[in-house]
Parts: sequence; structure tokens; C-alpha cells
Amino acid sequence: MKHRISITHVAEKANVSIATVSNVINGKGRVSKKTVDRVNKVIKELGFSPSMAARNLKAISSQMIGVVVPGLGHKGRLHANPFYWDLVSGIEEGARDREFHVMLTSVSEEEETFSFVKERHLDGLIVVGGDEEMKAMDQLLNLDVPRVFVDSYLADPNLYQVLLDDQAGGYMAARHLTELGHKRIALITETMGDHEGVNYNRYLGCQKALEEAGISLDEELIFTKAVTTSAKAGYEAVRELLKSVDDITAIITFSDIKAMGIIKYLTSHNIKVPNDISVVGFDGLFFSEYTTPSLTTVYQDTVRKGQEAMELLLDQIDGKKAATERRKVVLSPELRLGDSTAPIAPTILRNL
Amino acid sequence: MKHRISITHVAEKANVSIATVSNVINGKGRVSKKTVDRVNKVIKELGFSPSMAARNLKAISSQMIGVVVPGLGHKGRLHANPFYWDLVSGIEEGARDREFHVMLTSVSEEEETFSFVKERHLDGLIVVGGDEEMKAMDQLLNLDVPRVFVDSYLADPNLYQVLLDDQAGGYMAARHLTELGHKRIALITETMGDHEGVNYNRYLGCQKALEEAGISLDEELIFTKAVTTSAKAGYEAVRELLKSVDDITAIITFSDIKAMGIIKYLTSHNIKVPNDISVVGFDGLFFSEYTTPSLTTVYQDTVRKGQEAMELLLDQIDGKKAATERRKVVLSPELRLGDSTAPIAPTILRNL
DNA sequence: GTGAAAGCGCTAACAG
DNA sequence: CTGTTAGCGCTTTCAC
Repeated sequence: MKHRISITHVAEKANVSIATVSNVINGKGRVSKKTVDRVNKVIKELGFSPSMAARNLKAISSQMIGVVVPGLGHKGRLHANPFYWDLVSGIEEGARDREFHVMLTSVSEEEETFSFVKERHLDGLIVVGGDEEMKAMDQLLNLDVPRVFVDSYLADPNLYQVLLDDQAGGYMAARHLTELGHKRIALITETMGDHEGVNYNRYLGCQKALEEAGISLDEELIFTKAVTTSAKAGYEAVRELLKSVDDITAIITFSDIKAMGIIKYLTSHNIKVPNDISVVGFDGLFFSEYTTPSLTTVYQDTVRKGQEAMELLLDQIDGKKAATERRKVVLSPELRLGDSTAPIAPTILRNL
Repeated sequence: MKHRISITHVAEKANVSIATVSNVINGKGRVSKKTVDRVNKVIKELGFSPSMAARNLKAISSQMIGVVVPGLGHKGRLHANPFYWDLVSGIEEGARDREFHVMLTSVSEEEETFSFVKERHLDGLIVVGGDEEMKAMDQLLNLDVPRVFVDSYLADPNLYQVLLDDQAGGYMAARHLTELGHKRIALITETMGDHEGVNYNRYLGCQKALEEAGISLDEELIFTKAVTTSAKAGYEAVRELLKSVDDITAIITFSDIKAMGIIKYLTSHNIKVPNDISVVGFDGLFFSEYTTPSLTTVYQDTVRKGQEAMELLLDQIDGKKAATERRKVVLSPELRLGDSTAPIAPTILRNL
């Protein structure tokens, strides 16, 4: 295995000192144009590129940030939710614009140390969707690096966070249904933790809309046993739900993929969507317009979410003043109408 | 900003030399149990973790591999195909098992140098889905690092590749349709390049099945103008296709998300799937069972594909003998029946 | 068992 | 303008 080409080789071949080569590489110091050209020529000839490892040894920066996604790896492989890919797309795009690279890691249920952050001199971390209950969150909160938390609902106002206005989203979903005349509206979601987190906030929004419409959200209509965020979980959740409830006319769920599973169950059991039951999803993923029926969903710009997170992180790394003022970015959702919701059926109205 | 805690600090506090600390960290050399314990205690107290940058300076390895995905970034942000996320999940999982980290980068249409591979001492690269025509492929092929190409169909037998048996997949799709009695079968795909690549091979498989059934694949039935791999592209492609052809009874397309768009177009234009037209997709993504109708599709284990790629890469990095023998891993697809295909309708049969 | 010392490739003073 | 030199944190002989 041949030796790495180092700055020294370049220096020798160009008949200059390594300091000069260094200056040329970094455009620093005063170097005559002639020398610059010569050195650059040699660099090209030798196919030299500077070792970041060596650089990092002096400078603290590694020009690399980490993205921590829950459950991607090992024990808890990521649930195939396109949402993450959109988010990562946004992050990568933002990083690339600023010449940063992105390291992707997952955090499992096991104890994690995140020692890699120090080991690799990571300049920052974007943490996706960890609640305060997440085991690893403690560790994460104690790290001494710039961090941005996405969808995490952390109380500490000093933390940098990117969120969706989930309450508004939940509100839109429920409001839409009440406006269509629905009264018996079920909610299908994962466990909502201890009154925090994305799902809980969406739930609060729903509740508000229902209250406004003079509807009380029956406990029995809140189904929080969807184990994962997946089509399958949605499918199984409605099945269970319908065992104990038979008069609902609408369902809200907090992800499009669960909505998909829900619709699948309903239509394959001869319950018409939206005629018998309306369904509202959440996220507005690419496929939501292409399902049959197309989804009414609360859209969020996930790619942008990723970009915002990256921007917030980089501002922080740069120590920009802006960063101090702008610690929390809250994006707005948007209701997208599809064919999965409709006014409550007249026959049902009559029975009320 | 406080100084990084280095091996020196540990050495001082533990009253040993840095060499000993190093030995403890790496479990090398002879160190008395007593010293080991003392040093480890100090390490914990100080919260010390060794700098990989410094390590990399000596050792060549960075314990990091790069994943290169086409068009994720900047100019050509990734098309929202869950396929990639599955693949990356597999890769990350494989990496994590072997204590490697994964850097995610995109390659745009622009000229790319991949200098980061040397700069960051990457131990290897997994390249996803680049044809030989891809501009950056030349660069990629000339790099001097272990690489694994996924879905790339490169001629050089020395290259490490992970592929799906795409011909078999295409064959399954078409065979299934001919067995159902279909004769006028259309193909909707992206441009198929110069007779290579994933799509072309799937096409070959189709062709074979059709030939076996005594059907010639009409030129006019091959629609290669789907611009991207997306539901929208599928939607628009059928629309165009149906302008010039009106007697097809089945459509094959090489991704589930295009299939989704196709079905959407058909059903929303009152063409029944599968009664009027059968549709076969490809990939077997999570949602394929949950569409309405559910998709008949050629399933591939995408997560496994990622894992295999990682394994092949790591074998190569380790210089395992196995790697020399096993340069090409070809996974097998599997036909998954859904409700989007059905025997050709009797009414049509009568007209033939 | 343990330590001293020489680098790995680069940057950043500081001289010249 | 350009070169010398001292580290950055760690691994690795080679002595003791």
C-alpha cells in the first residue's frame, strides 16, 4: 500500500516549503502568483488532497455534522416512513450548500453514549424526534456540541428546535371534519407519552376544534395503541377500534402511512371512504395524492424542515447573532383536501 | 472554549505515561490490571474519548464509509422514493454492527471530484444506482478505495456489485400477465440508457416472457418517457400512452411508486384496475399491500440489499479472502400477488 | 510492565 | 513573499 501523498511531497516537488503549500491550499498569507500556480500544478499532478484528519487536529472543526434518527439501526430498524428520507434530504441539501458533510446514525433503545460526537469532532448534531422520555435523550441533552432538535418538544427554552405547529395541524384536521358535520370522530395514534410530543400536541389541536364545535372527545374514541408508525399499525388499529365502536363517521390519524392502512382496512371490509367514514392523514407525503381515494391530509414541508434544522445548526456553529434570537423555528402545516373526507352522510344525520 | 481532554490529561491524572494510556484504551501491550483500572477510572472521570482525527493520522482507517446516492442534493434533490431509505437502513445497520459510521452524500449532475474520499480517509464507498453514463461514474471508477456498486450494472468483473436479478424480475412480471391471458401489455419506464442498467434488464426479462408466450412486444407499447421515478411520472405517462394506444389490457412498470400513479390515473378516469387493465409494479415497497387495489409487484428485499452491500464492502476492507471470490451478489426477486392484476376480461377475449 | 521519543499531515506563529 | 518550527492527540517502536 503506497504512502499517502502529503503536503510534504507537494512541497518537495514544487521546491517550496510546506508552509507555502499550506498557504496556497487555504488562500492565506502572501504568496506570489507564480508560486501559487506552480504549487497548484503540482497538487494536480500528484492528485493531492489535504487530510482533514490532520487539519482537525489543529482546528476544532471537522466540517461534519451528525444526524441522529431514532431506531434506524440494529435492534430497532427504522420503520419505513418516507418522512425521514425527506427530512434527511433537506438536511443533506443544507449541509452541502455550506460544505459540510452528514453522518447518519441511529439511536436504539439501548444505552447510547454518543462518544462518536467527541471522537469525530462533530461540529453539530441534528436529533430527530426524541421525546424527553427517550432513554438516550439525557445523554443527548448533556452533550457539549451545537444541537438542533427536530420534532422533540423539549421544555428548555435555550435549546434549538425545529417543530411543526402540531396543534394547528391537529386543529385543521378536526376542524375540517366538524365543518363537514362529523360528530363521532375517532383518533388513532401511537401512545402519546406524558403529555408532550408531536402526537400529544396534534391531539390537543383536535380537541380544541372539537370543543369549538361543541363536541366532547369521547375517551373510547381515542385509540392510542397503534404500536408503530406504519400502514400495518393503522390497519390493525381500526380493526380493534371498530370492535368496540360502531358509530364513528370519521377518523383522524397522525401519519399518512397509518391513514393508508386505515383506508385499506375500511375499503376491504366494505366500509366506504369517505361515504361511510372519512379519514384524515398527516404529513402530506408524496403518495397522499395518489392513493385511492386520495388523502385529505395535514401537509408539512418535511424537506424544508430538514433545511431549517441544518440552517439553525450552522448558524449556531458559526456563532451567528441570529442564532441567539432564533432558537425555535415553528413551521406551519397546511390542510390539503383529498377525496378521503366528505360531508357526513344524510342517512346518518337523520339518525342523530 | 475549554481545551479538549486529551490522552495527556489522562496520563497526568493517572500518573502514568501517555503510552500506557494508549495501551489501556486499545487493550494492547502489557499493562498490570491495577494500572488498567486506575486509568479507566480516570478516563471515566474526565469523560475522555480518543480523537479519531489523531488516530487516523497514524492508522489509515477512519472507520467511516461513504454512501453516494444520485441526485439527493442541491441541483437534483432526490425523488421521494422510499426505496433509498430502505437501502440506507440496511447499510447503516450493517455498518453499525461493525462499528463503522456512514456518511451520506449525493451526487448531482455537475462534475464531482469526490475529493472528500481522500480528505476524510474514507475506508470505502457504496455507490447507489449509477449507470456507466452517469457523469460522475468515471471519477468513481478511478477512485482508489474499496467500493461496492449497487444496481449499477458495470461491465468490469473486478468491481464489487450488488444487484437484483432484474431480468428474472421482469420475467416474473410479464410471465404473470401472459399466464393471465394478457396479450397487449404495455411497458412504462424511464429511459433505458444504452442497453444496460436496471430498467433495461427488467425489460429484457419482460421480453423473454412475452416471447415464450408468442407475443411480440410492440414498439408502441413501450413507453420510455417517464421522466423520473415518481407517482406523478407514472400518472402522466399512462395519460400519454393512452392517447396513442387503446387496446392494452395490462401495464408493467418498474417501480411501485410509478404503479401508484398509473393506477390513480386509470381509476380516476373510470378505467377499472384490474378489470379493464392490470398493473404490475416493482420493488414491493411497504405500501404496496395497502394501496387500493393492492399491488401485484416484483418484490425485492431492499434492506437486505443494503446489508449485502455493506458486508461486501467490509469484507473488501478487511481484505478477506471471501471478498476475492465473491465480487457480485445477485439477489432474487419474488412475485407478490395483489389485486391489481386479474385474468383478461372475457369481453376482451371475445374481441381478439 | 512502563516510559521516552519519534513521527502521522497539517496549521499558525514568527523569522528572515 | 517564503521558510522554520512548534505543536495538535495519538500510536508505536524500543529502552529500561
